Amino acid sequence: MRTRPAQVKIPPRIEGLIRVTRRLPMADRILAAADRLFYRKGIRAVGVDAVAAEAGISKRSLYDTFPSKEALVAAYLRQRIRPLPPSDAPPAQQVLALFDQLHARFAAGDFRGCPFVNAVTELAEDCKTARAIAADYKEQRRRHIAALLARAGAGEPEALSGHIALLLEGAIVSMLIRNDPAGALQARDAAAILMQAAGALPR
Amino acid sequence: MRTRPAQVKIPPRIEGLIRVTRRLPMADRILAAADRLFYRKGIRAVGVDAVAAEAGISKRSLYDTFPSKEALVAAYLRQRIRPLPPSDAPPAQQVLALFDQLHARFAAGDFRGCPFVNAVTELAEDCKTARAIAADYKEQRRRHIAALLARAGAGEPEALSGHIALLLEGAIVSMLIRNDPAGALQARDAAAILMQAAGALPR
DNA sequence: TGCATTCCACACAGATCGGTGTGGAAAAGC
DNA sequence: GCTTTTCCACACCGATCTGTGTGGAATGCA
Repeated sequence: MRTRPAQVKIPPRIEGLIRVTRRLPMADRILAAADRLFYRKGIRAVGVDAVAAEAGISKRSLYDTFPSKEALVAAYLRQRIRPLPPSDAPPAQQVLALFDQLHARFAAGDFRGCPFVNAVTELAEDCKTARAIAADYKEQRRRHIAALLARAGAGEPEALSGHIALLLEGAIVSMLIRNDPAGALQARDAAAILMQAAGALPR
Repeated sequence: MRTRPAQVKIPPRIEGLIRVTRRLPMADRILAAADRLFYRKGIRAVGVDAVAAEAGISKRSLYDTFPSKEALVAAYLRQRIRPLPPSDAPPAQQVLALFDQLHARFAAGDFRGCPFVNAVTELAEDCKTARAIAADYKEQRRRHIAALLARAGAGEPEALSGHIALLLEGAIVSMLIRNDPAGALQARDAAAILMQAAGALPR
C-alpha cells in the first residue's frame, strides 16, 4: 500500500488486443483469489503474498498484472458490483424478496458482511476510492428499489426506498454481530409494515 | 497480537490497593489514547508505538499495564460500553430521541461508525472477544428500547424494538458510506411510521 | 538520607509487510 | 528451427509490526 511508481511495462508490439485477452485469465485468477481472501479475512489482514499463493501464481506475476495492492483492492471492489437479476414477479414481491435472498446468504454460513462497507471500515482514512465505489453501489441499489416501489404504487417511493435500504443495511450488521439469520426476516417484517403504510402492499 | 506469556508481574507488597489506585491514571491515559486512535484510524492501522506516543508514555509502560495489544483492544471496547442516561421524557419520545442523538453525532464531524461493529469487521477471524462484547452491548440497548416501547403502549414491543435497532444500525452504516447526516432523520421517519403502526405513537 | 517503586530511553528480536530486480525456464508465434 | 513473450523461483530492500530485556533517572515514602 505504498506509493506507486507507475510501471505496467508497455509491450513492444502496439496491438495489445491479443495480449490483453491472453492476460485476462491471469487477472481473473488473481481477482478470484483476492475476492476469497479479502472478503473472508479482511483486506488489511491479507498480504499480497497470500493472494499470490491462493491464486497459484508468483508474487512477481501479481505485480506484473496489478501495479499495487491498492489497485488490486480497487479491482476487487469494482468486481463485486453485480447488477440485480431481472425478475417478472410483482414489484412489491421483488422488494420483499431482497430480504429473503439476504436470509439465504446469511444461512449459507460464509457471510462476512458487505464487502464495500467492510472496505471503508478497514481502510478508514485512506478509503476515498473504496468509499466512492461503495456509495455508487448503494445508490444504484436504492434507485432500483425506488423504481420497484413506484411501480408497486408507493406514495413516496424515494423516501420509502431509503427506509428499505436502511433495513437491509441494518440486517447485515445485525447478522455480523449476532450471527443469527433471523435478523433478515425481522427486517422483512419491518419493510412490509412500511410498504403497507405507504400503500405499496395490499393491507 | 501474538500469544501472551502471562506476565503482569505481581508487585512484592501484597496489598495492591494503593498500587492499583496509583496505576489507574496510567491505564486511563493509555485507554484514552487508544480510544482516540483505534476509533479514528482503526485497530489494525494503529500500532502500540502510536498508542504509547499518543498517551505520552513509553512502550515499556504500556506493556507493564496491558499484557498485549489484544488485551488493550478488549479494554478499549469494554470501556466504550456506557449506559444510556436516564430521562423523564415520554417513552416514545425517548426512542425517537435516539435518532436525534445519532444525527447530532453524525453532524459533529468525527463520526467513524460503531466501534464494536468496526472491531468485529477489522478483526474478522480472531474476533471472538470483540463479537461477544458487541453482541452484549447491542442486546442491552435493544432491551432498553423494548422497555420504553412497552411503556409507550406498543403492541409487540420485542419485535418493534428489533426493527428500531435495525434502523439505528442502518443509519450508522449509511452515514459511514454516504457521509450524509440526514440518514439519521430518514431512519427516524421510518421508526415513527413503525411505532405508529404498532400503537406506540398517537396518529 | 536511604530505600523502593515507577517509569523511560533505547536497543533488539523475529516476523511480516508492500514492492523490486534478475536470470532463466516454459510456451507461444513465426 | 528461432524469437518473442509469459511466467516463476528466489533473493532482497526498507519499513513496520508485536513484544522483550536492561540500566538508570525520576519519584515517592520512611
